[in-house]
Amino acid sequence: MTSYYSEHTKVYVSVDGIVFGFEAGKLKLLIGKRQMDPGRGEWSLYGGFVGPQESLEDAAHRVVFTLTGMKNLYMRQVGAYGAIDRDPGERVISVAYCALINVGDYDDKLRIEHHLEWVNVDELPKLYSDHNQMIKDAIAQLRRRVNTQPLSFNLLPDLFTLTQLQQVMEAILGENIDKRNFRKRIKTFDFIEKTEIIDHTSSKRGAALYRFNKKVYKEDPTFKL
Amino acid sequence: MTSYYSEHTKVYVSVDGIVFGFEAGKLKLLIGKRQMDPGRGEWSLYGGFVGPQESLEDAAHRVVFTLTGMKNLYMRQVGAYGAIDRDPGERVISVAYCALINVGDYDDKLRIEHHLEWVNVDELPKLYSDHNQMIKDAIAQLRRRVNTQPLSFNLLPDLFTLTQLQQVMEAILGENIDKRNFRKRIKTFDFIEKTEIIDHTSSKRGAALYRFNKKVYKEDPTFKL
DNA sequence: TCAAAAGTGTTAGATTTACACCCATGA
DNA sequence: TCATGGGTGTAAATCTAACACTTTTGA
Repeated sequence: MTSYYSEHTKVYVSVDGIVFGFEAGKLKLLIGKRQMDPGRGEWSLYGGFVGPQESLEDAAHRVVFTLTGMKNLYMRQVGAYGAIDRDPGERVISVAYCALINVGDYDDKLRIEHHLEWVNVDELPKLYSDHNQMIKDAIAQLRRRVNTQPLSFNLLPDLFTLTQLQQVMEAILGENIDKRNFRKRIKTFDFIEKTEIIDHTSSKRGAALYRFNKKVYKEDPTFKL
Repeated sequence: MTSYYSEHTKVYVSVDGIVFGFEAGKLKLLIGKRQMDPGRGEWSLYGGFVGPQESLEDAAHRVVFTLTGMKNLYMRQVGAYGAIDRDPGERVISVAYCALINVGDYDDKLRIEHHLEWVNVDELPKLYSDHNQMIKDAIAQLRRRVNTQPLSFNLLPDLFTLTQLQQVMEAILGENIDKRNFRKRIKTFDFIEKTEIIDHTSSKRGAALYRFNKKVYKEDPTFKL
């Protein structure tokens, strides 16, 4: 075994999963009470240490898969957090990843099993370590991207109404959007396709269901608010 | 000493410094030939391992200070890079930081001492490890931010002409900007102040020098292209 | 006197914003 | 029949983009 860097020190590296979902018109995220020391009982993101044969991305996917049972999710790195004493146990550098899931696909058994709760993003408690900062950064990142990248669809079922899509964007941006202007803009995007299917669950009259066409989007990724 | 996490593995964590400068109308960055194994002789960013008593930010500042002798620079985290075999020596996770400096303040002795060169960002050679990717990500980040944050001033002297400012933005964006539209927009920003001083080095006629007023900016950070 | 960079306004087109009512349906 | 959410268009204001000539001065 080579040892080019043996005069240097190694540190623990972990990943933390920031899992967002959309439910009842609100942006929520999965947090739980820590089941281990240090910090047992504190609200916390779910995380895990990066193994020796695991890339950061692999570790993040593993952590989020453990939490959600889901793969091929939208996932993005939020950033690396490296204050010396950020973890009360030992020196740990952590890399936060944000994932977006459709709550409808989520198996609630996993939530119970890992003692997790869906908490509204603007009603978060004080969290373990610097997790509040990570979440703040993740939300800021979502806000910057929501109008230039097709994020929102990851928080919705394959078929969704325009009202749902609008609510997702409003929840991310934290502000209201004018309905007529919103729908006018959506019509200019070829990759948001109206289907013949009518949803009757959300209103008496029924609302047309739309779908995000990934192929069309890849051919012409024009997406500007 | 506590050992909460002793069943887990530690890894080497390094920081890499992406130091941008602006010279002769071009965006450049400081790279050098590696002076150590593995990868000796390859073009590379300058980096350093994160010490046990050092935050990521501290390590990044140390590395950039070693390179430039400068403190209080504009510095931002670009991201964490964690592929298993990204470093040919051993497993190293690296966090890239981008710094912007005014080349006029740079002491060239440090450049020589560390065997560094200023290289035009669109004439970069193949670099060690994943450093090309880091740079690509850093430039993308600059492009996203240059119209919404006061980045450009960090690449210029305290007093600068509007032509210089325009050239910096053009170099970052990689596209030309219309001079009249540019100057019209600049006039709408209170935090870019015209001085009475005329610079005669860049033209026979002389050009008015401007300065970035940080205080005014903090009071009203409105900056939209 | 001429080369080289500084400086300056207008207009057409595109985009954004504000705004209010009718529709279809199940309860 | 009425309460609920779905769906639609227009006009004013703002912003963006295109465009060319005059000024100053050192060489």
